Amino acid sequence: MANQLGLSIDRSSPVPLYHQVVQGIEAAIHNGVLEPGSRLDNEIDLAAQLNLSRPTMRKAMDELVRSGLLVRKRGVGTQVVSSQVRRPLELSSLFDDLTNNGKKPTTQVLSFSHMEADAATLAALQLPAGSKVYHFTRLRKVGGKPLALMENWVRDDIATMDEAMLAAEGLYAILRRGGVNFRLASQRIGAMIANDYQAPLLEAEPGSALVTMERTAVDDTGRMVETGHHVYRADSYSFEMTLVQR
Amino acid sequence: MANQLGLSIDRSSPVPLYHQVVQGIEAAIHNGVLEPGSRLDNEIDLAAQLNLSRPTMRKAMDELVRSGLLVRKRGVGTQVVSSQVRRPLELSSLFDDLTNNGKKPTTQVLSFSHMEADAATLAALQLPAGSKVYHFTRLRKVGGKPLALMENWVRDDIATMDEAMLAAEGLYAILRRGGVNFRLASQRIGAMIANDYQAPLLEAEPGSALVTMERTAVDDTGRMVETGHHVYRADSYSFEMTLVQR
DNA sequence: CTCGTTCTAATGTCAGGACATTGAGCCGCA
DNA sequence: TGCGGCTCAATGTCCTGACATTAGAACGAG
Repeated sequence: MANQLGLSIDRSSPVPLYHQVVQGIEAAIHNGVLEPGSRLDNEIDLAAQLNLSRPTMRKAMDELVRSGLLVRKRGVGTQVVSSQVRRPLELSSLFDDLTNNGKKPTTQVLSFSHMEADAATLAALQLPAGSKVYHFTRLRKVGGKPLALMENWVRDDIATMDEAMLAAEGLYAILRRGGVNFRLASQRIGAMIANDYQAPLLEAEPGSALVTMERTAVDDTGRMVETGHHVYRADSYSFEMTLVQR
Repeated sequence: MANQLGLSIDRSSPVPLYHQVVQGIEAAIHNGVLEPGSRLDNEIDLAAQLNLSRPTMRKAMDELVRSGLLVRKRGVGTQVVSSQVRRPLELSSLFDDLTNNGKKPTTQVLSFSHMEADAATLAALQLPAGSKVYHFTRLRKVGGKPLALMENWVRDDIATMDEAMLAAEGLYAILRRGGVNFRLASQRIGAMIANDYQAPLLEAEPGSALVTMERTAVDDTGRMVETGHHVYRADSYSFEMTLVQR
């Protein structure tokens, strides 16, 4: 591996070559092998160094440019962008985010029912009249401190669930195990004042600030899978994201 | 143009072929020629119909998949996703968003100075000690109603600006005219309670909810260009976005 | 009639080449 | 000395071809 990046490619791996390159360059950037602002060798040379074709190398670099780690300039070259880049907001659940950060969230199921959907839910999930959905509210705590109050509606023809499952793991984990491949979600983030119902549950003063989030998630077959209204304590939670110009 | 999409491509146009295809399919989806959930012809046929090679066709479809308009399933085919998809949160300014929606925002510059940056600003913009920045606060109204209170710090070695310019147009428009090509921005969205300074300016009650946003924007050379703290009236503004699973 | 196997069609990956376009620096000419 | 044109190197676009992998349908045997 006599190359600039100090990485080698395993052609027997089931991981696609271009993806190995993506991971390799990401690692090189985070390890400091590639410093922010430094120029990479040109595509042709890099491909030759790794015994890859230029399209493969280019596809890898495309992904990195899209994710904002690299910047290409025609006629000039490719540079590492000034780092400090966090990962873009991903399609995941709060539960996953917390466990990935080493936290140990607990979930308390406040209500749970399997019922016929009302008109608003039918519209949000684009379901035919008379469809049944799961409807539940959960309170999530971290370190014993309340963080989020979540109300969700989930179509019932994908996975079965009950209170015990929701108390033990995240909603998205349950759905994924039921075979759902999430593709996209539209969400809206805003703010509100804690009302008399929310405040005691979140152990906050009535009148304190809450972050609100409404989300509807779509799977790879185009089905609307779940929709929910969440509120978070503003002093404990905020949404961080990285926007990339296309 | 004997093809499924009812589009034809212009090989003499300076617009890349794959991009013409992207625009064509987007138009077909929005016009209803391609209905949500319908299957597209396979890549090979589509390419043949348009007299394109498969990689070119594929590159176009890649973009549409990334933006969430199409869904590919290996061994099966490609489908139009269930629409209802808004555009993902883009890297733009509030001013642009409002004017694009037909609104006529007005800006009132509350303070403006060109001064040496404090420690926090130096860190946020990664500037050397002693650098000077523009610092200003603006109040933005729509239809005479206050919407946002914005405080920004901008490095001064890119574009020159003054109060009059800021009152007349958006910050990003000024910077773009100065040659800045924005690449990415990291931002954090949260909530807070209006304090005694903010409430009268926004014509809101002290104690009402505000949406907060902190953003730092980076240009294509990796420079941190601007950073800002914004607050919005929660009853008038929220952040809408579409997340795409990678 | 049911279940497992095979087959097929579609996307996923990869190679190698050709030419266009752009930016920047070099060089010569006025 | 200044300025314009030229050259070169890099990315941008597009092509042809090949094989791998997968999901689903068709088919066969029990």
